[in-house]
Amino acid sequence: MFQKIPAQALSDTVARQLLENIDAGAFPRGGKLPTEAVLAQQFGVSRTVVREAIARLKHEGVVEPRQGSGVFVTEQAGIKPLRIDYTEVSSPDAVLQIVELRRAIEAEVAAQAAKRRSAEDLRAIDDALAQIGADVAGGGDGVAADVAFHRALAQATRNPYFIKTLEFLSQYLEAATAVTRGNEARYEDFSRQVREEHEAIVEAIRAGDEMAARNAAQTHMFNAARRLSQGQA
Amino acid sequence: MFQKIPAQALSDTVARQLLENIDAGAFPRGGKLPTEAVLAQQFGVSRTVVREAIARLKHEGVVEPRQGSGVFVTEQAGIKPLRIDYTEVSSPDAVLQIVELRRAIEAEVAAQAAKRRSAEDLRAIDDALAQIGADVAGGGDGVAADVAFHRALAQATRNPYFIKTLEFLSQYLEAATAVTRGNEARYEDFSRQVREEHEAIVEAIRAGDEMAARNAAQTHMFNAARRLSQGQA
DNA sequence: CAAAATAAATTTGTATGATGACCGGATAAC
DNA sequence: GTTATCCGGTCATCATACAAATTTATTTTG
Repeated sequence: MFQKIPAQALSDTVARQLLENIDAGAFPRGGKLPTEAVLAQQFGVSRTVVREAIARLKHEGVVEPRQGSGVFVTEQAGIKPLRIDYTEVSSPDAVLQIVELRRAIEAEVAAQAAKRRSAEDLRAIDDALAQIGADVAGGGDGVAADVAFHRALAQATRNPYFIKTLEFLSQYLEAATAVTRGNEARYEDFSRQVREEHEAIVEAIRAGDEMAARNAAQTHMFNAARRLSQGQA
Repeated sequence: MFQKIPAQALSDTVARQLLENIDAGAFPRGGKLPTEAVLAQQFGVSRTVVREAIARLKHEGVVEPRQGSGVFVTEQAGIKPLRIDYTEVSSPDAVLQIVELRRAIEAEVAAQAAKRRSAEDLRAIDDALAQIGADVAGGGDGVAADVAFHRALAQATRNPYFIKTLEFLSQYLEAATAVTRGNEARYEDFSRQVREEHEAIVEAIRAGDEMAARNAAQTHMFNAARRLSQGQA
């Protein structure tokens, strides 16, 4: 059933083979894997290696070891998280592509925020916007406040996955954003333009104008991409 | 006496503490962690536990152990992948929220596809559309072909992150989609309506009409959400 | 002295055995 | 029949030992 291991990266190999067998349906969902001892014997490795492999699958959410009982295959065994290799993102092209993805989401966020925002949401958004101004006026770069602003928008949609996804994407964009904001030469212009774009979004949301909010957010992201290219050039 | 807290596994605790310390900057990027033996002593656990914790961090891409040398902190140590807990998604609300997120992306995908599609892309899209029809005519549910269709759209944008993200989201929607398609009573109506919506998207992309493509995709996703709710009711 | 070859020490990878904690079913006690 | 206890199986952790790879120190050699 299992093939012997070529002596290299043992735990990786075991984890991969186990995962393949699970995906192939060799072990039913909710079912129990062979015991560590049996797997170790079948793979021809020590229990240590098997345990490390299982620990990885556990962290991936594929299996769930229960002390005293056994190792069980979880129901969502196939689900894989979304990860982007950090090295890719050093390329300017990749950054722009990620901005493009973010634009799609920010536009929908603005539209849904316009539709669903409560008075409280609106107050939080206004506060965040004011904070950006305060930070920039105080000599800061306003990056943190900018993030908080967009987070407030996402919060108003009542959809937690918007927040999660945007936070995920901003991991890759933070460095790039810092570069842009650090461009001292055009800083004043940028700052004013960014503020106007932000205000346009907020006004549309305040008015509950879905379409206008979507357009304002798209414009903002489009310009953000342009600013990024210029800042990095 | 009182309820015992389900004692968290030691390796989990160690992994969490290590990650916190790395994020806090206690160990510089590219630097070396203390040896397994030292960590074991400092944490007051066995080397086995430390090794499992490190194995997890390694799989997360936070550290990179090198035999004979030590365990090094990788550059992208702060990056966290996007993962959605499968248990959340069992809730109908969560499914609709994910569809909402997908709608944002599909709309932008359609728009960018309209702008950038090559003749070859267009052919692939047409083929995928035809395949759906063939599958449904042959008695299949067409789910796989539907996925391929949307993938072909994403391919035409030349943006790999659209593809990645949609594939990630569809992991959570596949089960729900199957439920919808399995609704035999309304199957014929749904099938016709879905086909018309697909064709509207393709026609807009063929014409290179960005706005029309965006609207068609939004409509398609909006209706998909409605079909989902009805199918699950 | 300098450089290369060799040896030693360090560190991770793997193997092995033992013990404790926990679960599930079987058995015994009432 | 119900409850309590025991027992085998299993994972979690520990301790130790050795192998493999790397780094550092030492010796040899020209």
